[in-house]
Amino acid sequence: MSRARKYWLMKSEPDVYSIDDMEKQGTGEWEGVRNYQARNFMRDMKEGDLVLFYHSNTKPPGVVGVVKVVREAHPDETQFDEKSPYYDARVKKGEPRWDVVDVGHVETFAETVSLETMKDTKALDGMLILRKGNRLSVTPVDKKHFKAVLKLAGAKTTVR
DNA sequence: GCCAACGTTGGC
DNA sequence: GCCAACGTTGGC
Repeated sequence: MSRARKYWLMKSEPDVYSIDDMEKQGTGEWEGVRNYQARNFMRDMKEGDLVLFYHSNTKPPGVVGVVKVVREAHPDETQFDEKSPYYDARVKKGEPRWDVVDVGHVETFAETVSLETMKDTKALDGMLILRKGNRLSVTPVDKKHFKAVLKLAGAKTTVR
């Protein structure tokens, strides 16, 4: 028995990995999460969960599309790879500390739903990403907030 | 480039 | 276990 679908938001710097990269790649591992709280959220993700793809450290920052979870959490191999920017020297072989989920591209929005717009949207009051000083790269999103972002985007993706 | 927020590290 | 120092994130 699978649980009800959950909704999430994941941040990426477009210089590192953008929604366009995601679209070209189709599916891929969400590498490089090195924060326990974010990792634990990823461990709660199930196949079919929907994720808002957020561009950070860019102009303007905001949600640029939708991806979905296609494989649940499993070890992030980059933690063992000395050549990777995500290498973690503290981690012992056979004792992975960090996970990835695999995600698949669903939709790239015609236009970014900017952080500024989101802040100005009453329907998004209380959304975690809008909290001052929020730095978490993976956060849960209320279904009502998820739907409100889709509406702002004029998205093709629909959620019942 | 600045700096607020906040997670992590390590000495004690 | 406390907490100061330090590092990172990310908007502006």
